[in-house]
Amino acid sequence: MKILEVLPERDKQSLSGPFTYLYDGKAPIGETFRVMVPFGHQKIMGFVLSLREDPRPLEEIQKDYDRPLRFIDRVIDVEPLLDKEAMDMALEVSRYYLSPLISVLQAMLPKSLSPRSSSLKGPKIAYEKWLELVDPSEEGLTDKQIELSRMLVRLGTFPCREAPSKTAMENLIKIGRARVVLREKERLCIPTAEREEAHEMTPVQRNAFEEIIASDKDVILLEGVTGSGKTEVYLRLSEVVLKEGKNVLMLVPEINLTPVMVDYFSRRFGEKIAILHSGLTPAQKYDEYRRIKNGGARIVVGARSAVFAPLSDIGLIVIDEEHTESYKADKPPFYHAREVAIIRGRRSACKVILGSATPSLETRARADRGVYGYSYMGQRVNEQNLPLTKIIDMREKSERGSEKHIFSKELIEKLREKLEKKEQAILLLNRRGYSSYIACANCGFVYECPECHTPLTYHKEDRLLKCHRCGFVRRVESLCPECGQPKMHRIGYGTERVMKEIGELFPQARAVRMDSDSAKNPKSVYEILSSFREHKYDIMVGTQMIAKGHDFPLVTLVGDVLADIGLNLPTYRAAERSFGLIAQSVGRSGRASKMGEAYIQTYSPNHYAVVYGAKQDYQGFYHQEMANRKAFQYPPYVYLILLTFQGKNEERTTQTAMDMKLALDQKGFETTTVIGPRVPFFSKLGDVYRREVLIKFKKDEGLTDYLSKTVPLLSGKGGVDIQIERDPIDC
DNA sequence: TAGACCCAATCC
DNA sequence: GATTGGGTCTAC
Repeated sequence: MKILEVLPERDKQSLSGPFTYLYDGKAPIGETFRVMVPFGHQKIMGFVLSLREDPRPLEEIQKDYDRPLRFIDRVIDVEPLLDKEAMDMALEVSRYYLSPLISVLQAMLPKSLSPRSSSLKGPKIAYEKWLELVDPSEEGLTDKQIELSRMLVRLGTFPCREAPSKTAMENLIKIGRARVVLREKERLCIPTAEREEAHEMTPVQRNAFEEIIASDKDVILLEGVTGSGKTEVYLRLSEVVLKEGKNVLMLVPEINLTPVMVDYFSRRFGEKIAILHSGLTPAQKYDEYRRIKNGGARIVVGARSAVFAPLSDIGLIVIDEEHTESYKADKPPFYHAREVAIIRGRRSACKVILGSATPSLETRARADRGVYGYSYMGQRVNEQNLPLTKIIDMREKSERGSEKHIFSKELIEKLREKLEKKEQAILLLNRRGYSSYIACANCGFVYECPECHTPLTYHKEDRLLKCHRCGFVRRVESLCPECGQPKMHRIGYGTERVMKEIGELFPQARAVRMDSDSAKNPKSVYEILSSFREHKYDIMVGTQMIAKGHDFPLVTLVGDVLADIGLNLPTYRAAERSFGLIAQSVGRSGRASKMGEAYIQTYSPNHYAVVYGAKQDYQGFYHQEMANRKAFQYPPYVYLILLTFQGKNEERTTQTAMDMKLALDQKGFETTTVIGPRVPFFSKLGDVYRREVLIKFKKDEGLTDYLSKTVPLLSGKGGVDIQIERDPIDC
């Protein structure tokens, strides 16, 4: 009889511990196999954590347990899903993030292999028929058959569908000169570029490269101003690692940036790269996952989830634009790819390079303290000057140009000038839709999302109100649903509105909008960006999507339409986000020979995030923001753990949160402060009330141990669920 | 008083 | 997360 310790597929703190099952079947089984198990009144998927053989009769075994053990229903896998290395990493990630191990495993594995019931419906391996040579003799063959036979001699094997003649092929098979074999078919087509020799590194690049090679630190921050050519350094480091026979994991912040990076690596190393990100279909992801696992790729490029790629012998991990918030998962286990990369780097004893022009404060502070190595690239490759920037105080009536107060006189004038000179402009506004919300001027009614209880954004394109959080959609009525008056007004504005204003001010200009509404998939993003680059448009209006990484040689003007958006959001990172967005967008201007200009419109012209952002002065911003973080005790001065309590009963939800806070206070951890219970930004989702407790700590004096023991016991009691998020970024 | 509806406990 | 069973509410 085998005794199995099984993790149930449910991602709940209260179900995070293993459940014990019995198995005495014939099918082979082992650690990291998936099994179907009876669970209460259901059949669910389970993951075998460990197992042991017990020779005693069932009745004897049963005596060791205080409830009757049940038999598993069936074994799903025929081989282990994970090797020891991967499993150990999953365990470490789960421990660090105080998150159920099952949720880490679910994040690591592609749909078809994931420990969840829905994986049974995931894609299977696709096969394709290939023709293989058995006997090269040409005796008695027709000319067509000889052609085919020689083709096989030359190529060894090729897909049957590529055979020039179907009948010749069938006959060759019939007489035993060739045969058909099934081969796995890959459903992702990755273009391999022509190999190109590397050009000389600039002195700045060479210096960074050498510093990193010589460094004795495992994690190194590579800080380089925009356009300093960090990618070349990544490539050179990869070259060294690949020559040593090791493999490279390259992470990029968004899916849209993978093709460019794949292209760089492919050209430099002339070999097939593997890609992993959430934009692939489940089938493509599955194929790539298996190819990497089988050693079919030495370089993996991907977004957040690629940090779990089943790549062995890793010699280098690069996180490009390490400050980017999309590296942080917004659902359990809430992992940050950068931190997982560091964990993984330590386990693989390889260097981890964190690249950025504007490092996250956490990273930069660690570099300052010598925890991480540090290398700085302060000069752009082609030695261009930084753009001329101007902050426009929109509080001044005299500055406002159009009646609607969206554009200042100066920005309108500049746009006109650029249009005349046939140069391009980018207008950034980090808000989608037409107006921020719709309110009744008579009674103050505002359309809200019934699910999230936040104002709905009006989209004129489809004349609908949309919730930007959950996607809820509804129609607009001309009369107020509350008081019946025809006084509904649109308040605030978004990218759609900017497009409309541009159309009115410059009817002759060709403008294009780029946000997640107008560019729904990576392909349309690419199309818009490349047609803009080819000057098929004069002006591009967009959200933060356009501020990142892209190079547009003809752009000489960037207008930040309203830099205040995001500045007052209720998160300790508001300033860092705003600074980054402003600095990045400014950096889009004047990338080629022409001098760039940037205009930043704001109602907070003296805010340090705006002032330093406009100057792209990271140093200045860093020092000021560090002072603030210290004063208000936020990272990197403390670590954060956010506990979210959710329940249908408001009182009990608050009570559970309060109990938790008191229990934590009672423990008397010296460097730990517990804030709350407080009402989160999304105070109620659907019919679920939410409360949160924020824990700040400098040293882990048993806090995480305590939480990982207590929360699973407490969670679910009284209908209140507890969620743990380590290193939250939205609070 | 049956059935609808809600809620919290349980899952090995 | 899904199911269940016990509690209460409700309509006849």
